[in-house]
Amino acid sequence: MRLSRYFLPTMKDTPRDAEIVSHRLMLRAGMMQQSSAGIYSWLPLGFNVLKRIEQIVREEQNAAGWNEVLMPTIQPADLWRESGRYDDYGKEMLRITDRHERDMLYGPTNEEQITDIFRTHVRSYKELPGRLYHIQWKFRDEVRPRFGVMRGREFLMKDAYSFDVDFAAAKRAYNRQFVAYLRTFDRLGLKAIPMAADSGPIGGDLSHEFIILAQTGESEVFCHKDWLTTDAVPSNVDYDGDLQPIVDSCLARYAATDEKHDPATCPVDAADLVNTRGIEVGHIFYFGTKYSAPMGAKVAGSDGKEAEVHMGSYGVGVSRLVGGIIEACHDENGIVWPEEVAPFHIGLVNLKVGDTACDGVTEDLYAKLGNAGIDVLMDDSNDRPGAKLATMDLIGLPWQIVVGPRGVAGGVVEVKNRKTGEREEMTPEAALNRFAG
RNA sequence: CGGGGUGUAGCGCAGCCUGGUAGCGCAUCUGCUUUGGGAGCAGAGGGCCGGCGGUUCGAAUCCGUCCACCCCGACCA
Repeated sequence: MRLSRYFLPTMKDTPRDAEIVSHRLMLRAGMMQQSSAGIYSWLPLGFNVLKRIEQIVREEQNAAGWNEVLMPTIQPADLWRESGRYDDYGKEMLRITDRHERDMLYGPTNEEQITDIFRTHVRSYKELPGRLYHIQWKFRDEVRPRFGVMRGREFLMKDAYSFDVDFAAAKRAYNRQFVAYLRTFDRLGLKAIPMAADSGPIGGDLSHEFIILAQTGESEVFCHKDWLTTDAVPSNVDYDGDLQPIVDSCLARYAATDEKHDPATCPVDAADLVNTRGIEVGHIFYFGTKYSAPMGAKVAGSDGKEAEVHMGSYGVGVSRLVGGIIEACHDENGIVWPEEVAPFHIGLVNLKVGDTACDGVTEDLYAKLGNAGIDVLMDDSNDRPGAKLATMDLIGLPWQIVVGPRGVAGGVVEVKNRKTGEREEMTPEAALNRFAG
């Protein structure tokens, strides 16, 4: 992509209303624009990142054995009356009346909708387990939206659901998602720690929040220091095998949010305990027959008797992750994207557009990197060198290739790693081989 | 929902107390010079000062009211 043809409205000044770093950087980097409180338009750079995150989440859900569907944003109130939540949900639910005076709502979540789909089509235990997910915009009319996309009213969420014949089978579904989440967040370049969460009226221990560590996070967390150095993520997972040992080994290491943490009963020595901050990016839980019972989602068992299915739901805040990743990955100059979610892999900077030698080297590299299938953003604008380099640092592409008259005269370009700041001079051919070799 | 704060050019801000026809920086446009970490000079364009009402000869400024947005707290399957 040529910068001259890319809509990238960056800002030098920080918009006054943006308080936390991810919000500031998203606005300054031209990723999004606020529409109203907690509601944003996604501009090309931000939308690019959002789609990449979504795709990684999707790939890992598919790998774990879930089928993707797409449910509507607008739902009929009657479904929610069945589950009893229409009256319980309160003002957080945006209620709408259509032209025929029918009560509708903008979905804050989809348990009712998915249960309706399941009960319509599934009759026998032989058709279980049921595993469906979608990635769709949600709306929750938060009392106080804040922190940009971190706590928006409209947000993109992956919500997966499982339907099983009994608790043991439901727990296997839960474990699949648990492991899928470890892998998903790892691919996103994040250290996500599962922490026991309030499981509500159902009870039991099958509810975990996945929290990424970031100094600017919303909640205070405590964990064993081993979490900082250990890579808990399994590779080559056999999702059909027994996942319990993976889950158990993960949970053997202490981690808790401040609500759950009690210094009096904490099993970790103070010297081994890390107190830091985190952002909730995923939440999984088992809730049994909470929806299948009132909504009549039953299947016939092997004994011929009908039984209500055991359900679980598993959420990932996709749009929140954009902000969460920035909170975890930035420095004083701007964003530092992890490679897997970076909107472009390389920023190719022509420091002196119009200079025949610089133009030649830059265009040649751009064409060859593009042919190699690498996403490159080429700065072919007439800005000053300082402005170009500052913009590249701001938008945080993992690599920069800087082509300037000084280097080109000596037959070299500069390759810079955004994260480490290391710069290396090499011939254009060597640079090409570095990335496309 | 309680408490606090802010609305003036695309962005960041001053002006308001003490009323007199709107200003600065950046950005934008034109020209020239410049080109390795957010350039310089010269010129130009862009605002019914959040809305409505009131006081006044006259309101960005004073009064009332509404709206929007931000921050703290409570809340957040």
